[in-house]
Amino acid sequence: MKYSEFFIPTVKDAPSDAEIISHKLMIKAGMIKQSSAGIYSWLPLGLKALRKIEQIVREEQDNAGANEMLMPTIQSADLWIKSGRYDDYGKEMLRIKDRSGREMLFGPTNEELITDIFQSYVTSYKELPKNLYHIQWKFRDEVRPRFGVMRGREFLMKDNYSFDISEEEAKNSYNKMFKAYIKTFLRMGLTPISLRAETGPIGGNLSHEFQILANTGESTLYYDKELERLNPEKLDPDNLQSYYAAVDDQHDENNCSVKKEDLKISKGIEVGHIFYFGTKYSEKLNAYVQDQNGKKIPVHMGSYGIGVSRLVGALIEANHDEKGIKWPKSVAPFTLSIVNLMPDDQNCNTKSLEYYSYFMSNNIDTLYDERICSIGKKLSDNDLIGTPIQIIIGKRDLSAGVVEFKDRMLNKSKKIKIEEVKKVILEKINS
RNA sequence: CGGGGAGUAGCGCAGCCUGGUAGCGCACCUGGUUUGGGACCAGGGGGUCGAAGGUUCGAAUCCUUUCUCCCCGACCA
Repeated sequence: MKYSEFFIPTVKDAPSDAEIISHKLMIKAGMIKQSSAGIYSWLPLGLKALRKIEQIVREEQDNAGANEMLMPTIQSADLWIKSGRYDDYGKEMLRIKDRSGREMLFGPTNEELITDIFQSYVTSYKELPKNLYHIQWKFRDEVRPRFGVMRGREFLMKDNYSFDISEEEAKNSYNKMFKAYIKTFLRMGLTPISLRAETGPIGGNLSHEFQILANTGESTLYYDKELERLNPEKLDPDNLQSYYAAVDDQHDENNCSVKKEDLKISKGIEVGHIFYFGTKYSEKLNAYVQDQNGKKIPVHMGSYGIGVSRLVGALIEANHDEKGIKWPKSVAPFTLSIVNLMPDDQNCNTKSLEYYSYFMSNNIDTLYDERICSIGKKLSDNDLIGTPIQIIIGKRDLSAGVVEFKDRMLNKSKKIKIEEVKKVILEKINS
């Protein structure tokens, strides 16, 4: 993508409305525009980041055997009345009426709908287990939306639902998702900490929340330092769940199973939550299957959420500096920026274009900055939008036979010989 | 929902106390000079001051109502 053809409205001063760093940076980098409280438009750059994150979530769901589908944003109130949550959900639920006066709502979650879909097709234990997910916009009319996309009213969430014949089988599904979650967050370059959690309004008796470490996080976490050294190849959920981890108001110094020297304290942001809630919804919404004896039993269910749009903010909270965003490679809107400092100079142009077409043909998501503007603006824009790998091409360097290579994450630059650029960059990207 | 704050040019702000018909920086447009970290000079365009009502000869400024947004708290993906 050529920078001049791409819509990235970066701004110097973030609106005074923005308070936390990720919100400020998302506005400064031209990723989002607020539409009303807690509701945002995703501009091209923001959407690219959102899509990359979404794709990693999707791949790990698919790897774990979940099936993607898509349920509507607008639901009929009927099912919610049946489950008893239509009244319980309170003012957080956005209720609307269609033209014929039917009670509708903008879905805040999908337990009711998915259970209804499931029960209308599945009648035998032979068809279990099943695990279905979708990545869809939700709406919760929060009392107080804040922190940009971290706590919006409208937000993109991956939610999935597992259906099993027994509690034991359901725990198996639960652990599969547990593992998938850890892998998902590790792939994004984050450090996930899993904590046993209250089950809240969703109900049930087993639940974990997943926080990622970020200095600016809202919660304070106390956990065994082993949790920071996870090997995605040998993840054992049962083992992992045995490690100590607690948020500050649940942490009890006198009753903490981990040795003092192994206890770490860090700030975290919640990005995922999983629940096993047994037969709560299957009983109310008639999701029964016949077991081997022909007896009808309610299916055991679990639900699993990842805040996809929140992750965009959380990733920035975890990866930024005074210049802007520092995207991990796996989720960066652009993997590589080619910054042509002198678009008027023929040598700079020729060399930049050569690299640009080379990396594009190698399927590297490349931003070619060929704008006619001051050098400072180019360099600071590319740092702001956080492209992890940048090559900076100027007249002076070219005549010395080199270009500048910048690692945004480490904030380190070095000169590379012109003839080695392609190889070095490809190696860096694939490392 | 309790407490606090803010709406003036695209963005950041001043002006309001003490009424006299709106200003600064950035951005934008034109011309020129620049060119390895948000460049410089000159010229230029852009605002019914959130909305409604009231007081007044006269309201961004004073009064009333209302809408929106933000922050702290309680609550949550």
